[in-house]
Amino acid sequence: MLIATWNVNSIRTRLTQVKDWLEEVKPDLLCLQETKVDDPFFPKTALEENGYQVCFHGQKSYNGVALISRHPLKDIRFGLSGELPNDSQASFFGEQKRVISALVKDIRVVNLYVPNGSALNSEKYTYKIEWLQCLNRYLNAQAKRNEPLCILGDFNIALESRDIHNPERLTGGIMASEPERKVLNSLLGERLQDVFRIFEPETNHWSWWDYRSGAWERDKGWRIDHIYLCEELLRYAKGCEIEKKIRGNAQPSDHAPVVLDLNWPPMDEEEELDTFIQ
DNA sequence: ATGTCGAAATCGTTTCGA
Repeated sequence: MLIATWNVNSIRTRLTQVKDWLEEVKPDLLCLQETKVDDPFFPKTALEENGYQVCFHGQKSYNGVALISRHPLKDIRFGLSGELPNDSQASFFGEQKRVISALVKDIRVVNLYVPNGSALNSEKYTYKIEWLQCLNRYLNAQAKRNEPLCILGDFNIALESRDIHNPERLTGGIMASEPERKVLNSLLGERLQDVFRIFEPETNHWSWWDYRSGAWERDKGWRIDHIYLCEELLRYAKGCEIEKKIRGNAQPSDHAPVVLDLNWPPMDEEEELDTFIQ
């Protein structure tokens, strides 16, 4: 089972690229961020033509998330208040459309577009920190459901030096500052692990390259798009890769897709043995 | 080197966010 995340920076502008990529890779689930479109204008039919069902939670110009799935999407939830009902803080953060979640093959998938924060001295940075604290409460509430959990998306945070091309210069700045790293690490806790790092310990693996300053041509990127798995799911992970070549498309998004290969639903022992023998 | 994108309004150029 392939589960992917991709910040497309406008679904309408990237529609052909998304459809081509679905055709090429055939992921079971594609989680999109920055769709930048109000729900009535989401290109639903165009994606259904590829054999997918879709659900989305968007707004004009900014933000917006969507799930594109070959399997039934069950118990779809929108925003942080989807898990924290009648919660004024969650409702406040729900004004920006950044969270959509569903059960896919019994996995609770939570697709996130974490606020960028703009700059350390910006009100948007405060918003980012408080949004993450609210996400922490959301995940605490979610934990009570006892569903196998996968949270993924554009986190707008590089957690470690190996996740940025120039840690000496960039550490401490936006997307690499101590407070945002601390709050993300704290909400992940012991319950969620960055599956990419199970397979790839080295630096120089990026998921985002700024449009500016020739960042792509010079390979000056950041790894800010993440897939986190709960302990129960982690043992079924077969691989996790960044589709770097997609950033090289004509008129690309500034992000590349990240794809998790999960052996799910788990094979029984007999099947596993058969596969091993082959 | 805040150098480029995408979207919307202030509309055919400027602004905001990233």
